[in-house]
Amino acid sequence: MSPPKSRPTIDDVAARAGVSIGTVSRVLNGLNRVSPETRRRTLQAIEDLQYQPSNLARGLALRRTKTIGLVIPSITDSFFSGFVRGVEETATAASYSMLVRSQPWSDEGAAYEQLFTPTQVDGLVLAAINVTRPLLDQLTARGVRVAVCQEDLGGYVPTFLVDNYEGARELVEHLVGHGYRRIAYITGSDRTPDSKERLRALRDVLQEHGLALPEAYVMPGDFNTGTGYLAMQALLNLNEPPEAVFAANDQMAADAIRAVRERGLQVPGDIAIVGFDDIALANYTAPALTTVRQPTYRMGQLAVEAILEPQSGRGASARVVLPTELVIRESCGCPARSPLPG
Amino acid sequence: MSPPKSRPTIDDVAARAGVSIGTVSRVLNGLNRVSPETRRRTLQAIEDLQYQPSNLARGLALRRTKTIGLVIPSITDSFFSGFVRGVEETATAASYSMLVRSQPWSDEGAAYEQLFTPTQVDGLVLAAINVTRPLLDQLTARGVRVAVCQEDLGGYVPTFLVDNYEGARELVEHLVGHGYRRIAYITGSDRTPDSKERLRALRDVLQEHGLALPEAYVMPGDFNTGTGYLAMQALLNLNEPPEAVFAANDQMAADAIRAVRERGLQVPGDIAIVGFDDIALANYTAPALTTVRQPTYRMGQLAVEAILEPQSGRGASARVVLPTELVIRESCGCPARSPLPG
DNA sequence: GTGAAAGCGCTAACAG
DNA sequence: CTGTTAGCGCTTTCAC
Repeated sequence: MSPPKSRPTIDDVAARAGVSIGTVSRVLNGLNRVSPETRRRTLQAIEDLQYQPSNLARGLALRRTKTIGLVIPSITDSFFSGFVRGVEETATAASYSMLVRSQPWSDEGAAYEQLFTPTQVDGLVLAAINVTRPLLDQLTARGVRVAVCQEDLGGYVPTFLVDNYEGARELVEHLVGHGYRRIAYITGSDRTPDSKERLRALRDVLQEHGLALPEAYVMPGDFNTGTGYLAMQALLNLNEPPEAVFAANDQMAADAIRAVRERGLQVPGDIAIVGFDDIALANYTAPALTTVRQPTYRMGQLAVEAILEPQSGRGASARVVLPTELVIRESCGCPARSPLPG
Repeated sequence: MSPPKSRPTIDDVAARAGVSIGTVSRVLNGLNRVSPETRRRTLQAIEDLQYQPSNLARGLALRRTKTIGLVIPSITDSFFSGFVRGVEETATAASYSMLVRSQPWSDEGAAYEQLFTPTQVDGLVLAAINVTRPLLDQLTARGVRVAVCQEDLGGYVPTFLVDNYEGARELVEHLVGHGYRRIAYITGSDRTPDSKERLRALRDVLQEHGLALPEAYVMPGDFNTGTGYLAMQALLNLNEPPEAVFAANDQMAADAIRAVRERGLQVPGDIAIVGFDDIALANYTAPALTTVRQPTYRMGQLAVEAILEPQSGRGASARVVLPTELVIRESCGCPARSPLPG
C-alpha cells in the first residue's frame, strides 16, 4: 500500500489560528491555561480544518498508544463471546482501542511473540493462551502490562480464573439429587486443567455419596464440535449405559444430545445430559441444557481493569478465582421453566 | 497509565553493532544491500538486545500503520462470526493487525466519527454500519481506504453485499415444492433492506404460483432474540395459521420453533419453519433449521483484499453481490440427513 | 500566557 | 556499501 494523502496537521491548525503549535497542543490537552481568546481561535481553526491529532505522533511522544491487545484462541468462539464483550466495553469506556489477534493453541506458542510489541499496545490481555515465562518477562520488562485469563501461568501477573471445581461440584450434586447413580463424563482437551478439575469434582462428589466412577464412564473428548457426539455413541454402546452424562462443555453436551436423540432415546427421560459454560446454544438444544455459567464478561472486564489500574491489582500480581453459577434448565430432568431464553 | 519502561531502540542496536542507525534500518528492511559482515554484526546486536522496532515510529515515518480497523454492530454476534474470521485471517496473512470496534446501529451514526482516524488504521472495514456520505468522503480524502459490507452506501466505495432476493427465492421455491400454500413471514428490522428484499422474494414467488400473502401473515420482528417467539405466537393465534413460516433470520426462526413446540405442536409436522443466515445455532435446533447460507467469510476476505489491493477493486468502487446457498435440513419437512453438523 | 526548540524512534534521501 | 541528516506530527520543558 502507498502512503495516504495529506491531512491537516497541528502546524496547519497553528498557522490558521495564528498561534504556535505548542499552544494548539495546550488547548488540545487542556492542562496548562490558555487565554480564552486564543483558545477560541484555536478551536475554530480545528473545527474549520476538521483536524484530528495523529495517534501515531502522539503515541511516539507520549510513549503510550491507548490501545490494548487481546490474544485469544478464537475471537469467534461462542464461549469467548461474553469475554470479548467485557474486554471491549471496558476498554472503550476508558477510551482505549482494542487490537485483536486469534491465536489457536499450540505447543510451541511462538507465533505471537512479535505481535503487539510495546508502543503498539499499552497492555495485553491473554485469554486461554499459554505463553512462556521468558516471553512474559520480556513483555513486562518493556513496560507492557499483561493480564492472563483462563490460564494459570503462576500468578506473577494478574490472573483471572474460574472456579471449575466448585462449579462442577454444584452441578454434580444436582445430578445426584435427581437420583442418578451412574454418571459418566466426557472430557475436554488436556491442554488446560479445566477438564481435569471438573472431573475431579465429579469423582469427589460421587465418592462422597458412595458412588463409583467406572473407568469406562470417562470418555475422551476435546471441547470441540463433533467429539461429544462420538463420545456419547460410545457411552450408549456400553453394556450398562450411564443414567446421566456430564460433558466438559456445552458444545459437546449439545452434540451428545443429538447422538441420544438419533438413537431414538429421550433426554432427559432415558438419559440426562449436562454441560458447562452456558453458551448461547445452551438455550436452544432440545431439551435446553442445564449447565454451569462462567462469568466471562466479568473476567474480561477485570482483566482490562487490571491493566488500566495496576494498583487495584495488588502489586500487579493478583490471582482471582471467580465463582460460577448453576443454571438449571431441562436436560437434567427438571421441568421446563421460562418460555424465553434466560 | 504511566509511560512504559525503556526498551532498546535502533540507536542501541547501532551502538552495539558499531554501525549507524541508517545501516540498522537497512538490514531491518533489507532493500538496499549491506555487506555480509555488517549485516551479521547488526543482526547479532538485534538478537542480543531482543530489539523490536517501534511500530509507532515506523508508522509515523512511513505514514502507514499496517493495521486495519473493523467496525461492526457486535463483534460477538454469531451471524458475524464467519465474517470476522474472514477479515482477521486475511489481514493477518498480509501482516496487518486488526483493530476492532463494536458499534451498535444508531440513527445518528455519530459515535465512531473520531475513531480509527488515519495514521491509526490504513483501512477500514465497515460492516452493517450506516455512515454518512460526508464522513465517508472525509475518510477517503484523508487516505483511509474503506470497504463496506452488508450495507449499500451508493457504491462509491468497494461494497460487498449478499443476494438476499435470489437466496430467499430459492428458499421459498423449496417451501412451495413441499406443497405448503399458506406461508407466513417474520420480518427483521427495517434499518437495512435485507428483510424487505427477502419479503419481496417471498411475495414474488407466491404470486408466481398463484398464492397469496395475506396481510396478517407478515409479522413484525427485529432480527433479535425474543421477537421470533412473540411473532410465532401471534401467528399461531390466527384463525387460519400458516403451514410454513419464513423467519427473516435464524435467530428468530429458532425462537419460533420454541414457540411452536411449547404449544405442543410439531415442527415440521404441524408447521414448517425456515430461517436465513445459517448461523451455528441452525444445526442444533430441533429440528435442525433449513436456511440460506450467507458467504460471510468470503465477504470479510474480499473486503480486506479490496483495502489491501485497491486496483483489484476496479477503481475502488466495485459493488459485488455474492450468491447465497440453500441449506436444507429438517425444519422444512425434508428427512434428516447427516448425523453431524454440516 | 505563549513561542521556540528539543526530542520520541524510525525511514529515506543524500553524500561520500 | 555506509554514515549523516532531515523530517513524520505531537508533547513538553524552558525562556520570555
